[in-house]
Amino acid sequence: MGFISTRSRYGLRFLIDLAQRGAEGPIDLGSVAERQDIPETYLAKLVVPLRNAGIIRSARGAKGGYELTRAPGEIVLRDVVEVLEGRSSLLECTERPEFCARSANCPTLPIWTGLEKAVNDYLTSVTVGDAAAPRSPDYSI
Amino acid sequence: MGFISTRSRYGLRFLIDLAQRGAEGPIDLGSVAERQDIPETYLAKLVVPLRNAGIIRSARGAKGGYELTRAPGEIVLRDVVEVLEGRSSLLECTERPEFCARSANCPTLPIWTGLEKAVNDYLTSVTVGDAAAPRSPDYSI
DNA sequence: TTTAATCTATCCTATTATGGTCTTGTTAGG
DNA sequence: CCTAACAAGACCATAATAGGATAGATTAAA
Repeated sequence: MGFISTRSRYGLRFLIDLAQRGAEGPIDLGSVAERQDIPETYLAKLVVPLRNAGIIRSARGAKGGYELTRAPGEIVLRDVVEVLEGRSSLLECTERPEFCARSANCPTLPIWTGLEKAVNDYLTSVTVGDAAAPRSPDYSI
Repeated sequence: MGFISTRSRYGLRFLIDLAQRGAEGPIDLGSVAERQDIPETYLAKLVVPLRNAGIIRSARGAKGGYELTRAPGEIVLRDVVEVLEGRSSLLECTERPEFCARSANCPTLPIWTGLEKAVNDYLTSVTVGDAAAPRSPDYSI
């Protein structure tokens, strides 16, 4: 569906699962996939960029698995989305002016930039810890 | 790129073009396409849903073309995006709970709903008139 | 030191979205 | 009636998304 795809949706659920089992040591991918109802082979691929970005750490071998590298409250949603979607933006033109020849004098650019800012401000204001809380507060600001 | 695709970007530029030439009567598609550097055949398709939604009106035949049905300041960006993208949402799950079996008890749902709201609030706050203004104010709220 | 659990990497495939072309109408002025 | 314009549809190429399958590397633990 674009920008927020299953990558981000599955990825966040994965991180929440880890957050809720933080004390148990590494959590194996299969059990998360089962609990969260996500194809394990697909989840296995989402996990790679998250590890490369330092959001999770992996332990190989028997009794291995994944765990968060930081407290859930310190993992900002924006970083998660950026890592999983491979971009931080809804539009190419707001990120890379060269993308559009008209950018220097485009009346729509400030509009789209404002939209980006609204999205970014929101995503920066929410953490995995917020989502993992048993009783989620109301995020509809 | 998802959600805000060229459909919305071209569409907004099209509407701004009409807004800036409002007094001249119907504006033909070809001239807009040329000024805005948009493939005419492609623009021709964007124009259909805009007309069906009552945002613009068309006049057929010689001297025909398109014009806005309302004052630019009364055309809210959210409506334009919704019409052109065929959806009003970044995520399916926030719009249609049936989409996801977990929605009843999903810890991520309030988070994504909050994101939708942030986007919607912004898009509802901007009009075509704002974008068409010679000196665009700063929309980065 | 095996063995079994588990991550890692690569290749494959189906579906959908995106951006675009082309053709054949239909309508209204001049 | 001719021509400039819209109208509507079929058609197409490319890329992204979602997922599957398989083989291999690593390591804790029996």
